[in-house]
Amino acid sequence: MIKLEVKDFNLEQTLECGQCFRFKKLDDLHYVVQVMNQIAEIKQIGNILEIDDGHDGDTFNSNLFWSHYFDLNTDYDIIKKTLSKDKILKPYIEYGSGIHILNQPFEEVLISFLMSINNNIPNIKRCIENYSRVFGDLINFKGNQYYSFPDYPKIRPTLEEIQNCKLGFRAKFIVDNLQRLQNGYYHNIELFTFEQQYDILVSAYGIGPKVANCVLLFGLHRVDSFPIDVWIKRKMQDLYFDGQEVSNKTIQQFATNQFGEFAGYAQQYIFYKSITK
DNA sequence: CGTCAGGTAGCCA
DNA sequence: TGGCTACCTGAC
Repeated sequence: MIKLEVKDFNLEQTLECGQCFRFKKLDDLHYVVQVMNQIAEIKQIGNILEIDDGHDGDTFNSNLFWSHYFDLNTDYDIIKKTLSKDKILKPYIEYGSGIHILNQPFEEVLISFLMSINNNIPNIKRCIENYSRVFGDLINFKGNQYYSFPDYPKIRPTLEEIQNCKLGFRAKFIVDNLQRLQNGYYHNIELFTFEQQYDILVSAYGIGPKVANCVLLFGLHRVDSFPIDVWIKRKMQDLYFDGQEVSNKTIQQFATNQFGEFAGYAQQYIFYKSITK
């Protein structure tokens, strides 16, 4: 068990703001969180994060891993102060003031958000569970059984096997992108520019503007990307366009101008309040 | 039953 | 570009 000191951080907000799917609430402020083959029971007491990931006695650097995952070394005070100059956004920042943008593994984000296409959150979670149960490794943790997120070099599922995970029409997208992961299509993607990364993503089968921006924001930590889904579209229209119907392109350009390098954070603040209130 | 859910591909003008 | 529709699946 390790303890990490946190600032401008709220575990519940960070997990529930829609950026990740593999967590389960045990009780108030007490969660089980999974990342690839890692699992931890985590609870926040004030500004202390208590993390039990079962690594006592081995060489795994829990401190480094979870500090990075929860993005604890970024100064969110500056981000919030800068974005709060926008008075329309300010109440959204206050409402989700403990949100951090996680540093999630690329492949987990890629596959998870392909599963999110025209889907709802409970079913997205179920899709990921099915996929992990079929292709992942069994993990015994604190008396319960879990499954790791499948590691792409190790698995080469067929379309039929993927379809057994109840992924519906998304199965063909998953198969195609698993092949891309295996054949090096995404190799070193983290080294490219934002525009290059975007082009690589939207050129892949099943990835459009929304999923590409989610992968950029959550899987490549491009915090200037601004994914537009139906919720964000409605909310942006209400907040900044007098309720008028405008195109995604218009919203995209507006977000870049208005929020700049912090557009991704703005998106999360708006999204979190929109889905919880 | 129909509709809808954190979109995208395919097709058409 | 922009508009349209089908799409797996599960929940109302």
